Amino acid sequence: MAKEMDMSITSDGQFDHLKRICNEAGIKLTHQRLEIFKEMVAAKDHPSAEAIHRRLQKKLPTIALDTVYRTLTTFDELGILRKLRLTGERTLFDANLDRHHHFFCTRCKKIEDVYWPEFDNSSLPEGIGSIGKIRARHLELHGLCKKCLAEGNE
Amino acid sequence: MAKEMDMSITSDGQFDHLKRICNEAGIKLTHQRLEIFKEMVAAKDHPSAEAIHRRLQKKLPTIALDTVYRTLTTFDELGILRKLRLTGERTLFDANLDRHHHFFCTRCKKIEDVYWPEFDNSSLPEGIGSIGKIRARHLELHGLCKKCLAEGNE
DNA sequence: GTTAATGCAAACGGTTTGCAGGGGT
DNA sequence: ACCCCTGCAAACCGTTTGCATTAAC
Repeated sequence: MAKEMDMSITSDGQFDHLKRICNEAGIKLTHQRLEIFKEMVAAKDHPSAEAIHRRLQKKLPTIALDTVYRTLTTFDELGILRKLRLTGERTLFDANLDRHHHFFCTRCKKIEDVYWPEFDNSSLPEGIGSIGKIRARHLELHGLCKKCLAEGNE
Repeated sequence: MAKEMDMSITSDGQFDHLKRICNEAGIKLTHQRLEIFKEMVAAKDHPSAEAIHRRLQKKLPTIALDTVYRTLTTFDELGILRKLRLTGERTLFDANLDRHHHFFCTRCKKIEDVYWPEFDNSSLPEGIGSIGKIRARHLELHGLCKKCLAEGNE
């Protein structure tokens, strides 16, 4: 019984976590917000708002796409995730807040996280001071992923 | 007279250049294409299609915005310029084909070119091979430009 | 009970497209 | 003369917004 209790608590961990965040921010913890939160935490990729909406169809068949947009934007403002307005196309969302960069497969459009702490900590070029003060750097690597390299000839 | 002839030839240099490009590509050299080309070569910033359209209003009051879009896309395909689908917002166009990166001022939205050959030629992190083959790298630096640093307090 | 969040639908802004007429070759 | 390119208008797609209803507090 103690064991089941533990499991219950564990599976409610995300609920408690989000509840705390919402309380601090003074916003309501709604069913939709919780499910979007869980979906984002579970996501191993970089989903668009539409993708999250699609994935929630089974659990929340009546959820509206604009609610997903609104919620993801709220989460971005709260610092729960990052709005990624990357190269072209739609806006993506990334629940991974660790410092990292992105690889884009030119063919299949897949996006992979790239960690490169040496680069993050390296100094910027000389002339940069004359431009301004850099607060963040984000690197985009473009090429062909392993899978596309194996499959295709282009 | 010889002098005027030289000047004439000189000022037609862009015309000749574009004419050659169009001939090779098998497309027509139209008035609109020439003016958009000249505007892009003259541009020291990273104009949007709308900006180019605006700048051409005096010279070509009847040019349509979609012609600018079509022409810039054509130029991008011909390699005359680069379509920059950068962080959020609209698509920008860059006639500077030298390898370079971009700095974004978070406040005034200004974009500056950043040259960093040492970085361009440096090797990528170890694990990158397991992801795929990198063909290009583009760095985005975000921060406050000199002007905004001086003006503001944020 | 009060207030904020949701769902719906319609607006929005940047970009693209279908079409007929006009200009370059 | 031929056909591509242009201008016009309307479609398009991702995203945002106004509003009445619903649910969280």
